[in-house]
Amino acid sequence: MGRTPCCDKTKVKRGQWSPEEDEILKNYLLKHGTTAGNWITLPHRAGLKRCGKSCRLRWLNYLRPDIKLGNFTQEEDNIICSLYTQLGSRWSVIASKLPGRTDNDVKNHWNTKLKKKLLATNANPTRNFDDSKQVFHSSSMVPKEEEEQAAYSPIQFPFPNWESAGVSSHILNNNKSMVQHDQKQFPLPRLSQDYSKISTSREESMSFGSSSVAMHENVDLAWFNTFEGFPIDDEIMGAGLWTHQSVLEDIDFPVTFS
DNA sequence: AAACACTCCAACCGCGACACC
DNA sequence: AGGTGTCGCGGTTGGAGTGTT
Repeated sequence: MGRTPCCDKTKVKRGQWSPEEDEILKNYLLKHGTTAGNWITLPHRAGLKRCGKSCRLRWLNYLRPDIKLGNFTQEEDNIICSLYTQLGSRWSVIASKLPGRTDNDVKNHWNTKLKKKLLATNANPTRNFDDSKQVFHSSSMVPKEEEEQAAYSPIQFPFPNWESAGVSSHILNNNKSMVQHDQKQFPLPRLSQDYSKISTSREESMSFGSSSVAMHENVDLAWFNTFEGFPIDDEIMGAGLWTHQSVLEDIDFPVTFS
């Protein structure tokens, strides 16, 4: 006894949607909306030989008017990496922070592009410091040959020097649980590595003068303050406590040394 | 030019959550 | 409380397109 299928697979069309089918579905939904009836009966009502789930997916991922097509921007990449660090593969939540992007879109982009970038970076963590400009980048383009050599390289937690940087233990513990959860699926994403690098480079950075040290501390505290006082799930799932801007304030390098 | 390898993304699938009866 | 129907999610796959040999 398996699960009852949502429709008779032998009587519905599958595979790529034709422009005609797109037109029928789009016209129907623009006229009647998505709330008049349910998705299961929609194909019949609209005159389509498709599974209701297929119609829903086609509408949500491709046809609805507010969809954003085209390449992901650097800003969007940063947000995805940051949220993946904290949430793991909760694509719908991540996508909700990117107007016009769908969970499928974000998931595909992660699997085909960002994951490889992060793997490459983890294999070579010093890659992202641009010595000529003394700038940290929040993500990097990695030459193909380096991507190919990339290997799994989990990061130790807690990062050295976090506690000495004045980070309270309960915040460290919160982050630890997030990182551990995440590493079941994937080695620690790059962004946290950047933060660890900033923290661990404290002594080294002294040579740049006191203002650079102050900047480092500000970056650390801005990052941890984001989490202090409320669990990440409440924060992300709650009533818009994270805005586009607040995410960027946390993650939007470059940080320039004085 | 052909064969093969690889990348990317649209679409499918199964499952858990939820609403309703 | 339990059964049923539907929705929404995340993992996976098929195949078109592109690159390489």
